[in-house]
Amino acid sequence: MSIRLTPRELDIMAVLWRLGSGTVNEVGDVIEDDLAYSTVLTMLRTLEGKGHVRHEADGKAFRYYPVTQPEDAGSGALDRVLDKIYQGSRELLVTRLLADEAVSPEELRRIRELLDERLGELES
Amino acid sequence: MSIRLTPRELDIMAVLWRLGSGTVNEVGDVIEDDLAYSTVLTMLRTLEGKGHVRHEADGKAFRYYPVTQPEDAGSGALDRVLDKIYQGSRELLVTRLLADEAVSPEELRRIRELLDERLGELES
DNA sequence: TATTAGCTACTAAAGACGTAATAGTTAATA
DNA sequence: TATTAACTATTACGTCTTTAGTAGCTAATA
Repeated sequence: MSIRLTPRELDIMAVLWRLGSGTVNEVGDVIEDDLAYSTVLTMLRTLEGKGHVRHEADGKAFRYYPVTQPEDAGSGALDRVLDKIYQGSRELLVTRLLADEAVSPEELRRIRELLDERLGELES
Repeated sequence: MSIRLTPRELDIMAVLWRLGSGTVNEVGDVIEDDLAYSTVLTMLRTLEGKGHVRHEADGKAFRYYPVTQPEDAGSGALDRVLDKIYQGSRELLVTRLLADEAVSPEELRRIRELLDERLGELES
């Protein structure tokens, strides 16, 4: 079974992945919604219980570190989207992903290079 | 706010998207887990309450049709994955998506063509 | 030493989710 | 007409998710 994070858990993990680590207050500050300190703490403790984060003392406070990495959570989430919504079609998914106006030509080129590399490997 | 479906709701919508429509029994048959008839019915009614499906009579039974389409649910789900897990990097997401061994060269080529088209549009 | 600031631990609780039993309805059929 | 089969409607309920109040601890400080 692949790792499944609840929406709120994902919010918190995203902060930790971005910052590398965080205290309860640091995480709370970054999260968009105004959550009580104790709420964030509870979430982090829940995540710790599930083995997704760990903590160590940092002065008076605890500093939390991600244990589960984006890839771990990502492949599951992505597979699910791919499967259920795009019916397994990576093309369709990529199409939608790049349909967004905001994608820059540079980004598109870099992605194309990525593909070329991958194709080169396969042909050699 | 973008559309958010729970995992189970997504399972059911996926069936409806695939089949085009379905009765309670048809949906239940396709879903992997063995769910009681009444469970599937409840889910469909919930989805109807949220406006994601509608139904019409089909003989004795009701036939359910998707109202919410894959794109509607997809962009939200994909954006969320992109945002939270891949920190907004489409490259990173595509890399992971194509890292899978199972991706065929044909599929890769088709995706590259897609990119070329897109780039062509931008440059003209 | 008494107080305060800044934390963590504990406890509670509302609401969403998922599952299903059972009651009710309708149309075919024996 | 009485019975049965195939559905839908109603209702319940355990678990998970989220949120947060409050108690307790510790170190600085007035």
